Amino acid sequence: MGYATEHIAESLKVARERKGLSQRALSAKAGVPQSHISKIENGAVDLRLSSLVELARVLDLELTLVPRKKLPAVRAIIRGDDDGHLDVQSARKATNLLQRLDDQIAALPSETLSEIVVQELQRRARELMHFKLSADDLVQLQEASAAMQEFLSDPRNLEAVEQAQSQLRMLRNALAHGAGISAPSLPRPAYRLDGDDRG
Amino acid sequence: MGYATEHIAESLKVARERKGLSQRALSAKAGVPQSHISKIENGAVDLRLSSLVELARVLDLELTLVPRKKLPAVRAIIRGDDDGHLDVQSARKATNLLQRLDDQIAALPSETLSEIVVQELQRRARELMHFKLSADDLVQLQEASAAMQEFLSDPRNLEAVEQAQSQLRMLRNALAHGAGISAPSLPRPAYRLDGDDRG
DNA sequence: AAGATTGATGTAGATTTCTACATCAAGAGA
DNA sequence: TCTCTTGATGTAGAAATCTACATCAATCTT
Repeated sequence: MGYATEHIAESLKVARERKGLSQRALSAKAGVPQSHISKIENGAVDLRLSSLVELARVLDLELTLVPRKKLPAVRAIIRGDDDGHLDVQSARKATNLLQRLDDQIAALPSETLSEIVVQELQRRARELMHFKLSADDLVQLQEASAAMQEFLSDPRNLEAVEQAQSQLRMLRNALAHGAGISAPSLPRPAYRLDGDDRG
Repeated sequence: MGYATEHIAESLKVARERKGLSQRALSAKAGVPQSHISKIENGAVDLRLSSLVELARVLDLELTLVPRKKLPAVRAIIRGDDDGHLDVQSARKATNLLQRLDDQIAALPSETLSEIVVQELQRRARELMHFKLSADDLVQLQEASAAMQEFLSDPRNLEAVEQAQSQLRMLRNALAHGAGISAPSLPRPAYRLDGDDRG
């Protein structure tokens, strides 16, 4: 149900499919009933940590708690295949930018802005930490941050917030839809790890 | 019980202490009973994913599944073996933050707050100026400053002051006790920005 | 010395996972 | 068509989390 737990469940499913295992095959290896695996992958259950770790172990995955600040860099490594250090630079920039954005959002005056809007902004900013960002994406982030700063120095300027909001939303959509629309320099990894052909 | 789950529990505990939160403070933020947090940190329970994610969220941590092959690289990032220049920035930020905190304390309304509390806050804030702060410590300062600002805009919100107070106190204790909790291998950067160690 | 705070531990009860087992619709392949 | 595999769904019951509440020893603060 949770937004964060969905991500975990999806990762498990992707990892399983990537290893060419059926739910029953994984069931045999992990000692977890197939029916339960199905429910887990569909987010129908709030599984226990031991179950999650056991499944992850079989799938050669390690469960780790990573500081939000360093999430973009970590994801760059996880998603990165051979490019590696080249993209780490932009990933570091993105880290700083997203962190600053998060700070700016946290500093938004609650008197002139509804709580819902703030939460929505925060959610979007943190959601973007999950993506691997290209240099082109960085520009948009910078613009969004600049707009946010503009509003912070002049709380009457509601247009600035809306612009930042729109920018974050469209960036997210672009990233969520096609893996690399704005990253022509990094065409495609040698292999795929996205198995999102179904809901 | 499991070996992998112990690591998670320990990470939660470290992160909580690093943020200067007591189990009860974390309990209030995450909506999880203090007794349960204690059991979780001691590995006495096999907690559910939702509980783990909820606690992690409050602690600015993100639960991620990382391929075992890339675990060393990820851990290197988490440990912060790569940042370096970031610490100069954070040091400057810390200076500004502490100054602002001092200003905020000076601006506290003396009608709704006892003089003793104000002095105590001021003492703590200035005491922190003697320490060399890491980037992670900055977050706490920001939160304390935010809480303080919250109280300034709404003097009825006494909880905000108490939170800031607790945050400053525990941050001081953490700094005075062990120099580096989460980064024992790299306690301090190789360079310092200003050599006035004496004070 | 007195008081406040922290973390650990326990009890009782509601809620939920988790297992074992069965079944079903959709799809692939012979 | 027949068969096999895949993933989704259901039931009944054992086991565990999780909450609310209380209490306790140790430590810090005044």
